[in-house]
Amino acid sequence: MADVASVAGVSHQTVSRVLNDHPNVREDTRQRVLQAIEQLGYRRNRAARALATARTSTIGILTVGNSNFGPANTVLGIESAARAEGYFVSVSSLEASDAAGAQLALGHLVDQGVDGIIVVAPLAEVAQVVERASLNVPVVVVAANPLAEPTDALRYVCADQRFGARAVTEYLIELGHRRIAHVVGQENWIDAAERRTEWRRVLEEHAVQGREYRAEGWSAADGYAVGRQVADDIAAGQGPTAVFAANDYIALGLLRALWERGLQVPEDVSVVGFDDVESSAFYIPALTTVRQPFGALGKSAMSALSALSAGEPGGEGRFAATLEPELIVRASTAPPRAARD
Amino acid sequence: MADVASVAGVSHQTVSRVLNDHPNVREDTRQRVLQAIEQLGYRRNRAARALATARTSTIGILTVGNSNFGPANTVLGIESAARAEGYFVSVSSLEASDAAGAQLALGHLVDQGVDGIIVVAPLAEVAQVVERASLNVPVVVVAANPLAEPTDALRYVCADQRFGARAVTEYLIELGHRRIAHVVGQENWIDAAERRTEWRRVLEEHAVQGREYRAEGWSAADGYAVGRQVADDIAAGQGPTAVFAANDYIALGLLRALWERGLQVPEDVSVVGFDDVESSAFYIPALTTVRQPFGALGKSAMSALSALSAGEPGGEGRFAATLEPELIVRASTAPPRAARD
DNA sequence: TCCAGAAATGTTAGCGCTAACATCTTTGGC
DNA sequence: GCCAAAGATGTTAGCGCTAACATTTCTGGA
Repeated sequence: MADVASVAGVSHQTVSRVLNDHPNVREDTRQRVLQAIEQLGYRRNRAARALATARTSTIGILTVGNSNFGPANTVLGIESAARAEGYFVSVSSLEASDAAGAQLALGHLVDQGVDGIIVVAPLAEVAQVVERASLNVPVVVVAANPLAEPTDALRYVCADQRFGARAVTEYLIELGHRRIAHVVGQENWIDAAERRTEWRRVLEEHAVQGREYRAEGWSAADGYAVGRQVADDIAAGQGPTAVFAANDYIALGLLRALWERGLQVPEDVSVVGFDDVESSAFYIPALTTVRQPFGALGKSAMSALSALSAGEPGGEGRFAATLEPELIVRASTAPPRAARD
Repeated sequence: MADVASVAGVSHQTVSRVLNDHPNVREDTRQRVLQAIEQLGYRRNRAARALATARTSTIGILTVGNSNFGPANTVLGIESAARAEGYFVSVSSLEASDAAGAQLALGHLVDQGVDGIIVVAPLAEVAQVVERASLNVPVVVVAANPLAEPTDALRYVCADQRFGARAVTEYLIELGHRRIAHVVGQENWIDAAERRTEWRRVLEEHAVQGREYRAEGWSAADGYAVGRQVADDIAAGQGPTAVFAANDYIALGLLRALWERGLQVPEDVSVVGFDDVESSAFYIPALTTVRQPFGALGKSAMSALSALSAGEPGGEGRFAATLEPELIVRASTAPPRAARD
C-alpha cells in the first residue's frame, strides 16, 4: 500500500480511502490511485484489514457432511449471494451428526473469526447446539421448526415443509386415496419430522387411514428396504394405495422394490417423492414430487444474515423468510383402483 | 492474550509459545498458561496471527457452481482432510463456466490470501486460466489430462478416466458387443473428453465399430434426448447393441427413453454409466457403472497441496496421485442378441 | 564453588491496514 | 480580497499476534 501511495504521490491513507469508497477524495486523485493500483497489481491484505476493523468479511456455513441434494443446493445459493455482497465463504461440514461433531464444526468457524454463521444442517442435535452456543456473531439457521425463539443474533429461514407435505397429502386424498402411507425420512432430521407431522394432520382432518414406514436414511437403498415391506403389505391385502416418500431417493428405491414385485405404479399404488431432484422426471414412472426452492432459500438465508449484521429488526414473525415449495405432478400418481372401477 | 499472560503471570510471548508448541517452555508454566486460557475462554485472533506470520492457514477450493456428484464429493473429501491438517477451507464456485468466470472465482480466493488452492473444476477453460495465472501460492488441480507440466507450485491429481473407460469398453467387447456407442458428456469437460478418447482407442484396438452421440450436459434430461436418437437408430436397424454413457444421469435418461420405446435393457441393448451415483443400483434395471474414488481423490489433492507447501519434491510422474476407478457390474449389461442366439 | 552453556522467559519491533485526529486547500458569500 | 466552513489530504497510533534478539535462570562438570 505504501508503494501504491508513493507511485500515486499521495499518502497511504488516501489509498485506503479510495479503496473504501470514502466520499472526500477528489476525482483526479482517485484516478491516480486507481491507476497506481492497477500498475502495481496491488491487492489489499485481508488479514491486516481484518485486524484493524475487527471484521473478517467472511461468513461461515455449517453443513452436513454429505452431498445431500437439499443442503448442497442451499449452500450453493448462499455462496453465490455471499459473494455478491462481498463476503468470503468458509465451509465447515459435520464429521459426525451428533452434538459433539456440531460443537467441533461450530468451533472451527468461530476460531476463524467469521462475521456470521449460516447453519444448513436440519438436524435436531445441531440446531440445539447452535441455539445454546451463545456465540458473539449473528447466526441464521435454515430450519423448518426451530426449538428456540429468534433473537437479536439468531434468526430462522425455511422452506415450508408443512405446506409441501399438505399439498401432497391433500392431492392424494383428492385423487380418491383412503389408505395413504408415509415413509418417514432419516431420524432426527427436522424436515423429516415436519413432513410426517403434517401428513398425519391432514390425514386426521380428512379421517383417512395412514400407515407409517421408517427409512433408515435418505437414500434409494433405504427406500428399497421399505419398499419390500410395502410390497409385502400390499400382497397381504392390507397395503396402502398411495405412498408419500420423504424424499425422491427413497421414492426411487420404492419404485424399484415395487417393480421387482410386479406391482404397477401408479395403477396398483401411487408414489410421491419430495425435493424434485434433477433426475426424478426420468424415473420409471416419472415421479410426482414437491419442488423445493433451495437456491432461493440460500439467498434468503444470506439476506437474513446481512440484516442481522446491520442490526435491522428483520420482520415480526418467527421466520425471517418462509418459502413455499411446489407440487409437481407427474406420472407416478393416479386414482386408486377402487375409485376407477 | 495480554489478559491470559497476566493471569498466568508470564509474558504474552510465553503464551504465544505455549500456543505454538514451542519446545522451550517449562511444563508447569505451560500448565499455568493452559489453565488461564481455559479460564478466560481465550481464542487466538486469526487475523493478527495471519498478519504476523504471512500465512492464513486457509486453503481455497475452486469448484463448479452446481451440485454435480463428482466435484461435490471431491470437495467433501478435501474439506475433511484439510480440517484434519488444521486448515480452514474457503470455497469459491464458478458462476459462469468460462474463462472470465474462472478468473473471477480465482481472484476471489487470491484476495482472501489463501495459502494454497485446489481446483475441482474439470473444465478445459478453467484449467487453462489456472495454469496461466502464475499465482504466488501452490495450486493443485484435480484433472485427468493437464495441459501444462507440473511445476514447483503446480501439481495434478486425478482419477484415471482412461482406465475406467477402458474397463467399460473392454468389458462390453468381451461380452460380445461389436457395435458400441458412447454418449459423450458435456462439452469442454476434461473427463468427458478423456472417456471418449479411450473408448475410441479401445474400439480401434479391437476393430470394433462405434458411434458417438453427444449429450448437452450431464443430466438425465440430456441423456433422455440422446436416448430418443438411439432408439430411433435401433428401430432403423442400425443402432448399437451397447451404449456407454459418460455418466450415470445420462444413463438414467437413456434407460428412460429406451423404456418408453419398448426396448429392453439389457436384452435389446446394454447400457453402462460412469460415477456410481448412490442411486444407480436402483435404476431399472440396476446400472452397470464405474465407481470413482471421489473422497480419496479429495484427500490426495489435499496431501499433494501440503507437500507442495512444504516444498517437497512430490513424485516424479506427471501426477502427484492417480487413483483407479472400479467397474461395477450390475443388471444393465448382457451379451448382445447375436451372441446369445 | 564457580562458570559455561543450555534452557526458559522477557522485551522490542513490526506485519499492513484503518480510525481518529491534525493539517492544509478549496470554495463561496460578503 | 478576506474569512469561515467544507473538502481534501496527511500524520499518528494501534489492532493482536509472532520473530528476533536480550535477558534471566537453571544445569552439570571442573
